[in-house]
Amino acid sequence: MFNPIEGSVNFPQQELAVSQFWKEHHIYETSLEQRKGAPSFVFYEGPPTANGMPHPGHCLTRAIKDLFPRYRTMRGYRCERKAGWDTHGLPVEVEVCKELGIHSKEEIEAHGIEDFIQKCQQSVWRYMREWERLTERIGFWVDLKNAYATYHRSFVESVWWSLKNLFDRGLLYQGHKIVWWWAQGGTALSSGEVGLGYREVADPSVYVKFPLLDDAGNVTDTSLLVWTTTPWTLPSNQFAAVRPDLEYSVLSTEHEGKSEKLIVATALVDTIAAKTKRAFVVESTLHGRDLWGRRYIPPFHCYYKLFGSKTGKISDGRDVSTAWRVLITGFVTFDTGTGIVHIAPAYGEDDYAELLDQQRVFESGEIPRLLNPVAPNGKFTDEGPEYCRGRWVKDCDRDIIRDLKQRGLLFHQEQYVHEYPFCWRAEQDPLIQYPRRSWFIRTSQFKDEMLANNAQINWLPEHVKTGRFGKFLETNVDWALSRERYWGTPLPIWKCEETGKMEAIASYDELMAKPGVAGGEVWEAAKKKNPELPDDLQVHKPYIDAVTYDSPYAKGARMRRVPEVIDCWYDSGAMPFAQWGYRGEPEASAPGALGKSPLPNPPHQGEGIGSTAAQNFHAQFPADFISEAIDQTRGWFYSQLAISTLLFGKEQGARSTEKDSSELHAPSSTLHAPFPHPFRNCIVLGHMLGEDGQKMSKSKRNYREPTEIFDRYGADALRWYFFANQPPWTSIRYNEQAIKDSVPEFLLRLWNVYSFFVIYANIDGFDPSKGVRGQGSGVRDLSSSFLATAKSYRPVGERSELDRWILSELNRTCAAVVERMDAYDNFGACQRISEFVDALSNWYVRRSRDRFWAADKRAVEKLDAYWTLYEALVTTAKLVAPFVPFVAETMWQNLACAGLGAGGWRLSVNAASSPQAPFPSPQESVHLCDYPTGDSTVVDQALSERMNLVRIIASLGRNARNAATLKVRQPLAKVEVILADTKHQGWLEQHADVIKEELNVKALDFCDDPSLYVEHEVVPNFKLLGPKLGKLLPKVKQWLGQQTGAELLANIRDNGQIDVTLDGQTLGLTHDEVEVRIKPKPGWTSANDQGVVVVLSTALTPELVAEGLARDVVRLIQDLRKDTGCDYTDRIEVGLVTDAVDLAAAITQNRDYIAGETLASSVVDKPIAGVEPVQAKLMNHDLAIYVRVVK
RNA sequence: GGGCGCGUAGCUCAGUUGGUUAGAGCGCAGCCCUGAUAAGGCUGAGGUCCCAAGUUCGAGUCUUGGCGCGCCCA
Repeated sequence: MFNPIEGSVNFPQQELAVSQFWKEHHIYETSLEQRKGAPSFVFYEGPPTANGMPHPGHCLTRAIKDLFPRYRTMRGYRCERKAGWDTHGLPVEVEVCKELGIHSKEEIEAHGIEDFIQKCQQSVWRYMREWERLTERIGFWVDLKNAYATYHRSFVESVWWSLKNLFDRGLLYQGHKIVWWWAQGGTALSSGEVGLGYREVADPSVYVKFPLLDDAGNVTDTSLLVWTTTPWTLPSNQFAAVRPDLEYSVLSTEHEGKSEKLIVATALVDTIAAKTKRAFVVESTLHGRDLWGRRYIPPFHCYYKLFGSKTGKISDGRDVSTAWRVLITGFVTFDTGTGIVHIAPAYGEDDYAELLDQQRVFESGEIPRLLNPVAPNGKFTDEGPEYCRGRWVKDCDRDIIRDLKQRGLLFHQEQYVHEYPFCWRAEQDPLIQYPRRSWFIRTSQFKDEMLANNAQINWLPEHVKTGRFGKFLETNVDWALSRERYWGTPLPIWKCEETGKMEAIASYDELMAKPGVAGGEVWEAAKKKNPELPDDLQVHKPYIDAVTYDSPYAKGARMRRVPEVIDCWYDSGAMPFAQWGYRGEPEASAPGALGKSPLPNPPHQGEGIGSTAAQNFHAQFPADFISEAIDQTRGWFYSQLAISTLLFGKEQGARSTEKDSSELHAPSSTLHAPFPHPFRNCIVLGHMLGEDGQKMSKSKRNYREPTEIFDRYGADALRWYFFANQPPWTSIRYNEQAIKDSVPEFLLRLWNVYSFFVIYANIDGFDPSKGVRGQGSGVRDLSSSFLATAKSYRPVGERSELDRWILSELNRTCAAVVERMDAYDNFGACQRISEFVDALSNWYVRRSRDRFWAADKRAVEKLDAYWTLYEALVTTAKLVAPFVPFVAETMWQNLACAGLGAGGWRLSVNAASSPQAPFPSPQESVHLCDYPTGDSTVVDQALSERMNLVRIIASLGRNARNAATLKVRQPLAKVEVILADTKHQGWLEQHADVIKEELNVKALDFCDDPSLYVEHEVVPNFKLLGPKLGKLLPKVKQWLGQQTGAELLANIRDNGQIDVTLDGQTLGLTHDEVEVRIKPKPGWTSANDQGVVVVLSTALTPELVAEGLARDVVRLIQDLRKDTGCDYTDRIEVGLVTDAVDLAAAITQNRDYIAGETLASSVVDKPIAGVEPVQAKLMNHDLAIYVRVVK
């Protein structure tokens, strides 16, 4: 007996029960245990940050991350799924600042770094509960207990190990970088963070004159006209740049009575004239290169006084001034401005690159230096104009403009609306570009290696490989690693306070072993004060900063840590090894691994998979599968690839070229992995947008909280919507309706079939476990071979065509799904599953209902139907398990566990260990089963085609009925079918019953003379004839169109080919080279599709009408049975009373039929005593119906 | 400004190496079925496949150029 199914299914509620069951019975753990020794399928969890609430977009990532591991596990792999959390970085600091009501670095330091860091550590788990709940609720199986976190000591030390490796190989160096600087916060923002904060703003846009000097150094009457939207950068102007190949014009113009001359790009003269409403006269033209080396007076004199006369010797021996000179560059554009660019190297990346170039040009004498009159807090220093000092740069724009105007240097001023970045967390703070000293990793040296590794990765969609990701690698620049912040992995470099020489440290123990080490007591004291302090903080600021030791480079000097922490993207990219705390230890079995003696297992290892970090790492690298959204291209996808390539690729013999980096040490050990690319397959997900097509945003409320979705529709509905509606890389709009729809479209349809089975199997006492005596493989999975040991199980070959067909479809589907899923195509797989469930529901069950209703419980046909549907459902449960794990489990528990007599979930577990069990119990969970891969011996391709044809014919017949407004209850005399291709006609003739029944017709004829109803049309088979005939093809098509179809067909029949004569050429078209189409002649109630035409005979005889009436009566009685609450099996007495002669006759003629259909023991033509009749109307005749249940 | 992607029915999306009649679901309209029933099914209307040019016997599909949108980067 199966557990009866409640009237209306509540998926969300059911899912909670399933979730509970998995937890209580440790199904995930068992699924791993069961695959002990099996080949690994390696999955990496890209660490999310738990300091924000998860939204539907995260559901997609978590769903797809679950799908493939679940699938692979069922396919026989062992798939560890170690969870992880990204915990470092600015967002965490910003959250804490908000909490503390502070903003800037000064304020953080005033607050106290120690307390700040402790708060950061606490804050990273703020939303962990929500994340874990979401993870569990959506059915993402992942080991949360042994999750790695990037702030854990073992993780940090593993990162240190890798950085020391890079440092020792000269791959880590210090340089300058123009960064997007958040002055109020005192920090640089990563490009990703900058991208988050672009906003449209109106900035002042000024056209400023730079008066040119002549060779003797005297001021001329001609000025360069330059344009800028950041007036505050003008005091640090160092050069003006033009493009060499472009034409510039010398213009003369009148202004306030004075005439002046200006130089601008010729292409922009009209635009500027229109903008400024000034009349220009072109005096002369010249090329940009003619302006090379011309000196000018800068708009501000702060530095001019100091350096205005400084010169140096360049390579050709000339003396040129170090600043305020015209340069030639390529990056000048002509869409805005004047074609002459103001260069302030301190405040622009391109500008700074220009300065570096200039510095290289000088061979002796003075060289250009970087002019920067702005302090890191964004305020002018004493080097700036007097009225600007101590003021925020953007606030000075107005005064600077006024000053320029007063001095006659301002030519024009307006507002300019453009996109400008603001701090993404402090939205009122504009960012500025600003020079900072920074640590870099020499990734650009490894470009080719990274590209080679990239080539090994299977990207989905494919275009990422050479597109977004490949292009990004090709333009690789060195990774700016350091951050001048607090909450991050400290850069493990200690610097000699005397000599400036540096060395990298790979672990805390190594540090503490240094000679003369001191400062460890700061941590000890903190720990003593608060024993609850997590030990992980020992390797963080400020404690680690306190640790110093004797310098090996200068006697008496101390080594102190540099202040920076690192980019948290490095943490995430180091996760393949850092999640295990791996620090270069060799793994005995790993070939080619070098290194020091193994270190003890670091803390936070938990009960991971292996016994040592090295074993774990070697066993779990590289990943077979990862998946994240497209925004991770430059994030986690890149950081993993870059780090793996530098660390595990071939030695590059890279040498430092930076002057200030320390001496080279012997490189520490590295693993030369055969696959230095860290992942083999990567599904790049599209972004999920809000319902309005905008980015999902809390304030816009354009999406629903995940928990609400789960409560309303369930996790399976959401998962199915993700997997089955589009390929995963499509960016989709959050579409609640579509999530809702996935319930009736798929889940409910499957559920109804399952529910149908359970209802009737219980009525008939169908018990699949009865008589089953299986042993050996496949028993626990309830494989076909196991089921076949049951007494009542007939070999598939002996069953009806319908049974054979659905089992063929089932196995065909399994094979196709496996093929798709192995190619990481969940969308294709879902389509196949959908089609199968549709076939099962709308054809197999529909066509089998009679057998399930048959009175004889032991009829072989009936048992065949049960066995067939049972096997189909059990297999489908396994098939859909990775996709919709909850409903699959519910089905399995009832069909396999309860149904096999074990009496429920818990009991089935006990049965497994009980030696008395007649056969080993079924798998405790569907997720412990092997995935069905399809049995090709059960697949019958021809049957599949034929059944498809039957379905088409039935559909066309209904269409024809529809067109003639003849309802299906009205029987018709015959239906005629005309086939374009008669291949399957013989088979169809033998299976006329199905069609007759579907269409409620008395006879099915295949038309002898199709020309009565249809016309044949012969068209070329373009695919075959295209390459063969080329330009002749359209003529052949035309010619065929002009012939009579019947004649052409006769030709083929008689000669095996059609002879075509065109342009004096004769061609023979074979049967394959043409396609015969048919279309119905006008005036027929018919329908056609795919080479089939169905014609219905619409003539009605009195007998047919009577039968139709009888069916109506049955219909009414059935309704009454339901209304009176009859049980499915109740017998009734029926009385039918009518004055209408026709109706009475129809009832009399069909009395047996009516009785049979309605389970009536008697049908009489008089009232039944004591029963209230129900009055009905049929074809305008009154009918009184009396129904009484027979007790 | 550059790179990448997208643009197909009212909406959300498919569309396999180019093959001549472009599909699904929802929505809308009409109908059917009735012991899976607070389900199910059928049919219909609805398309300039963003625009233009090119390649080809043949283009939703390939190429180029526009237009629009998104993402990433300047």
